Amino acid sequence: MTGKKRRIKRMYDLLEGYFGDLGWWPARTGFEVVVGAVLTQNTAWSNVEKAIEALRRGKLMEPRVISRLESARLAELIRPAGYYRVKAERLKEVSRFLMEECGGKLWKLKKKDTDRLRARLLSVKGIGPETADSILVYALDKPVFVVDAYTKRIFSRHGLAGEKAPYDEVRSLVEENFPADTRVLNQFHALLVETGKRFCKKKKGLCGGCPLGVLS
DNA sequence: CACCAGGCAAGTA
DNA sequence: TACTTGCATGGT
Repeated sequence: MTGKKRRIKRMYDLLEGYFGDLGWWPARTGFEVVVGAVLTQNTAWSNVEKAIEALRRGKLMEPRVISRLESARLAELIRPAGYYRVKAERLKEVSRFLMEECGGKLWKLKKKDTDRLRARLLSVKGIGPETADSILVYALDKPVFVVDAYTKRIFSRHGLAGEKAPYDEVRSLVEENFPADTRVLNQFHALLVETGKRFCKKKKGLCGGCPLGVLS
């Protein structure tokens, strides 16, 4: 069972050797991480960028502003990100949450307890486990591991988890077999997503050129 | 043309 | 608890 520990570390080392330090989550502020995390739900990042750019141009990238913005107007601005009516409400929900929780100052949340913060985030409509964990690690520097579709695909493909393993199972697998270090967990998720985008597009089997090759 | 993308909530059995 | 469906744009 602890063979997995070494295999996970080997996976990390191979990916880091290939990609180097990704210094991930392209965002200018903590709040932009939150917005991006919601907008990228089941959506290509290239589409999210257009929506984020529209909000920047309108000088709207602040919790207080978004929380009060008219839904129809917000929806039009984020249209390229898809599911735009649903996501407009989600952005308002999380912005209201942030105003209430810390007056819109995300840095104030950094010293709060991770597990309780996670539970509070999950109680916001539109914030599920992946979105919550993305916010925790990329906006608040918390040592959590983000599981996404690529992570599940790659882990399952390499026999580290079941094909339909639930979110929290994969999450604990890594968190219990990897250092609780924000920087490294941040990097690991980034590496897996970049690997997925580049080498794991196919529905089945291992993919040519992948730095992971066939892990033993 | 079909399929996919850095999910989530709500409904049903 | 474990499926199923709606949500929508833009790229390959």
